[in-house]
Amino acid sequence: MTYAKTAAFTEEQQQLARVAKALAHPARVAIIQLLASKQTCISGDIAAELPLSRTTVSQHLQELKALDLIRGEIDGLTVCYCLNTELLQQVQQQFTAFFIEATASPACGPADACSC
Amino acid sequence: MTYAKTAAFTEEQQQLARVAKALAHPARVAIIQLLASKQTCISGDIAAELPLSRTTVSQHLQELKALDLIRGEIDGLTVCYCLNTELLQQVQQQFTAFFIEATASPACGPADACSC
DNA sequence: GAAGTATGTCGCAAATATACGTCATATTAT
DNA sequence: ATAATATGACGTATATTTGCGACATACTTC
Repeated sequence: MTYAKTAAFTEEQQQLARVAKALAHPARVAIIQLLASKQTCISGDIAAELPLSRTTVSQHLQELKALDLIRGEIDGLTVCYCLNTELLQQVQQQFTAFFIEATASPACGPADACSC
Repeated sequence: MTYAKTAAFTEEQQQLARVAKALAHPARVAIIQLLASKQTCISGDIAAELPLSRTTVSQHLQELKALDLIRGEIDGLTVCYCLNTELLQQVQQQFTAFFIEATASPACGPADACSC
């Protein structure tokens, strides 16, 4: 029963953690940046620009697709991946809200003590 | 040599991924929110509010501390953890920049096809 | 239909993450 | 000093992630 206590947290916290996990690998960050720069991308091209095998890239793509952060349209022989900008905007707001909440706290100074 | 291809990516991408990984667990999200709500927190109190054992919470705290997202000051017998709001603000900007880049792309529509 | 091309799926090995009990350490109180 | 309390460190079992090769599938072309 190890490693499955996620259910005990807020759906909000879980959602944030889920998306964070999707961004928790440089390859996936790179993939999103790549899709953002070019409008049209096919899976093969993506693998060509990353220092990973095609199989591994495909796996990362599936992970992003599982969260619906990216979409893949089959276009004949190739697949056209693109960003789900709508969802990304929602996610952005979630992160923004979280960071605002976190940085609003008038906690510690630069490197010295707390006020406790 | 599995699982260490991170070096092949941009330092920027790695940094974003590192922070994302720190947020990739609901417990750590919860911890940050908890520290944001209360200015003063000690590790024991934190564990008391989470559905995890004290040991596990301590581990999560160490992970956040390793990234310097939180600070811990020893105050006699207890430890006072608090957020590193300065760093959090920097991180917030990194995420914001990333999301702006990602959402700026005029890619797909709601659920239909790409324009490729 | 056969051959070639583009992708996804499956299974495997190694590395990490998660969760927790137990012990070690440090501080306070008696 | 001794006992009690609060934490971190260590070890361990399990689950998950990562990376990749080999195979399967689907479409195009000839």
